[in-house]
Amino acid sequence: MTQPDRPGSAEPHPYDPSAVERKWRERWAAQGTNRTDIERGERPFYALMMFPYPSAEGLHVGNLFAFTGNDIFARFQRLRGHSVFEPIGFDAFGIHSENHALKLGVHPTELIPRNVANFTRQITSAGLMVDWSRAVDTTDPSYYKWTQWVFLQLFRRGLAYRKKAAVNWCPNDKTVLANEQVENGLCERCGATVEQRFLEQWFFRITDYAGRLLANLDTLDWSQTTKSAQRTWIGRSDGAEIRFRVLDPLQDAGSAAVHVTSEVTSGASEIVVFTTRPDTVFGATYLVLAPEHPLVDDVTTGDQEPAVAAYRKRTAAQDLVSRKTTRDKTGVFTGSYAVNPATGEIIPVWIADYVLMEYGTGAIMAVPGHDERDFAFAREFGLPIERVVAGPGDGAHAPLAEPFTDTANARLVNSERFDGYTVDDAKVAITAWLEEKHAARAIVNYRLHDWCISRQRYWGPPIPIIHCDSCGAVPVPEQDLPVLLPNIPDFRPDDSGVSPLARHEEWYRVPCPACGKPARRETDVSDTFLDSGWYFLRYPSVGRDDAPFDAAVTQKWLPVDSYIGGNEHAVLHLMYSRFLTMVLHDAGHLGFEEPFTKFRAHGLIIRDGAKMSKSKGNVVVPDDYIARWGADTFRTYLMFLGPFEEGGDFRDAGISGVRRFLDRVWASVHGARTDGEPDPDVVRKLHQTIRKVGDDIPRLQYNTAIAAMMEYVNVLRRGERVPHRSEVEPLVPLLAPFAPHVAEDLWETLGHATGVFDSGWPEFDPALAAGDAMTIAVQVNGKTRGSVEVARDAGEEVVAAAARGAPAIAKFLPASPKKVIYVHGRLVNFVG
RNA sequence: GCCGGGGUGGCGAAACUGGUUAGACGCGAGGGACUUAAAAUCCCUUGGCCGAAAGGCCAUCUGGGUUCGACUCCCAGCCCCGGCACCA
Repeated sequence: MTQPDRPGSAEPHPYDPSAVERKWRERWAAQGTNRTDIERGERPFYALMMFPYPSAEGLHVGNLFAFTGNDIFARFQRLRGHSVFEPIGFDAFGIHSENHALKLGVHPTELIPRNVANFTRQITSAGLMVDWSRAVDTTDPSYYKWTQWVFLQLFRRGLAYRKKAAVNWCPNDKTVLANEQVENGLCERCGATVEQRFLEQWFFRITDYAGRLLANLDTLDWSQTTKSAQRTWIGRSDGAEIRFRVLDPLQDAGSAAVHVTSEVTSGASEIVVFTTRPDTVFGATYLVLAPEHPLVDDVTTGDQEPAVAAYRKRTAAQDLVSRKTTRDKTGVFTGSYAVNPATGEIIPVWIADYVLMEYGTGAIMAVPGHDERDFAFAREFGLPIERVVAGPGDGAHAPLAEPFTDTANARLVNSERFDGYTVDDAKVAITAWLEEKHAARAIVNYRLHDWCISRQRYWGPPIPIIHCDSCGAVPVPEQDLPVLLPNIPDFRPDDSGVSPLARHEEWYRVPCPACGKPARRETDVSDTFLDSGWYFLRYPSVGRDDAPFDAAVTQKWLPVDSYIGGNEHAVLHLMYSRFLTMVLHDAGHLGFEEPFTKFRAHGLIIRDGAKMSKSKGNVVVPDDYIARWGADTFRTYLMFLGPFEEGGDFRDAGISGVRRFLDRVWASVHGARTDGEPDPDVVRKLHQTIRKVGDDIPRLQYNTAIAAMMEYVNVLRRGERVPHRSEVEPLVPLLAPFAPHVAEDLWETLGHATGVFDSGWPEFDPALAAGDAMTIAVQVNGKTRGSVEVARDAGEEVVAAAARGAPAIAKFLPASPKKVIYVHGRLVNFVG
């Protein structure tokens, strides 16, 4: 335990981080320093960081880097007089935890608390200003009760529905994966090749919100990279739906050059396609349906049936991802023809796997002249390729050796009355023209898909639905929540595609809440992203058992003022959180529809140029560093590595410099003198430093803030100088966000009774920072040749005269400069 | 391929809206002081080339351009990192 010695005492003891940090950890805990007064706190500021998944390996530097970045901003806001709320929790449900439990052969209910305890210890030792009284654990029934409640809100509003869908099935994890969890055909977490399966799944209708999710982005103060990732993911496309009449061979027989030899099986009368290029409709020479398209049976003629059936079977067996990555074109003619509504020409209808059922209408008009994919397909199958758009140099019949996809300076050709139109004009005009003929309508499509929340696994909140033969899917009444996850020993998933819960009749057999007849519980659990999609709403209201979040408290603390996290969650967690917030807003539960006013993505900490991973064996565990150097040094070092939003390469070299800096701050405070007056030059530097640090922290430019403090300490101690107490005192709160323990201790040493974080941010005096002289660079012909010192209020003439008079400059000066450029306070340039 | 971000000393990096001899701050390296010695600490030097020095020249991925002045702006290209990608 350190004994504060008075400033100026002859033999200051050296800085001992472990003693200082232990002392303040204990004192903060005992005094509740980090607890937030949720009800009465003034100027509330909610500083959120992405909560971790409590892995068995413990917290790694990547986590700590992010947390520290948030903690610094949070502590800074507190110093500026805000009541700051910096909560933490554990995202402990999900495949991650479950797989790990399976591997160790330990039940997750045993494993998770162990990991949480370890994380808690690590976070505490890192000195984060976390309010532990409001920690959240997604696996706690008092939390997932409300996760289930959120599901019910969506269900009520018709935003949760069940459908049988082709899904990505991971044969290794034995579960369904969201599209986002598949990377290049492989399972994002285990690397197994993903297969296609058809299962009944619960979906959230996030696509209903696509337009709002996109439009609101413009109003958010978020990292550009994150916003642009979301824009791409939502993928808005403006275009048109165009209807193509399908020829009825009986009616149209003999009417055209169609040789219909077979009977049609049914009366599919039209095919609707989606296109972003309605301007090219005159060049549509065939149609393609997705193999899964519901009209395929209707349009397939008898003689084509075997080929179509074989092709569809083949497609169905293929995994969803290799289908999307293979560029080779395959397909089969259905035997039917349709009429191009623009040209009146009769064109064939094909099926091909390059058309996807889940996008647009699952059908396209193929314009091989102006689309890469259609061109490749037409080449493969000998279908006609026509030019309807020409570049400035091309004639209307210039042959197409490759698709012409430029639209910038292009004009329409071979498109009757639309010839000569620009692409943009033609899009509008042709859509309007077809619209009149009831053959088209302008429409917006989104790439975003509905969110599949079903997981056929054990370790998640059961979806609160009861299936009844008479009543259908009945929501569990709110007063019956939570639907507890039963503690079953055989939680291992199997290949059946149903959840382990489905093996427990005693659990799933329940009476229907509506009619009382025997019914069965839904046995799927929900996606982890549902747990994390609303946790920020819960934090301020932790402890409330009668509501997910308290109205007044939520009103006061939300939306989140500052959210810091990794960009790997740019399109999943952040999109889902926004969506759920919008839904809860629409349902009248929230007064805002965007949860995070400001979001900043932190950079990645890499090691030896590579992302840290267990397989590479380059993971850095913070514990050893904290033990060796102290948490304050380690925190400050992590932030000194590089710009927070860019991350950096972790290496041991360099940490000693930060430690030396803290040693020198320690020595400066403990050795400060109180006699005499502070040095005005030092005081000027001090105020420049206060400004710099105060400007840099809100911009998360922590590395330069630290550099500024180091510079100041160099000035303080230059030439074995002994600093004055008043020069050193304001440095302590500046340092406090970065190195909170040592700052507290030094503050106490300086004789303060209250903690440093309740003492306010030092005041910055612009007059003191400026001083009364200024240095002006002197250039001749744009080349800097020296500088002159002049009074701060000197005008151009005075500066120019001083510059001319400076001996070092005279020899470069032309006899009579043609021009003199003066930039106030910066430079004077003589141009000869 | 498309959309972001980025290329500056031996290394991590600075440089406000084009303006103080580019490289702050830190690491590393070299030299010195203290010490019997080492560690720690403190002081000095440290982009490259030429030069005894004074000083000069060259340097922010490459090549052009705008400007009195460019790491910063414009055009063309190369490389690295991240996201998206048969989405019609």
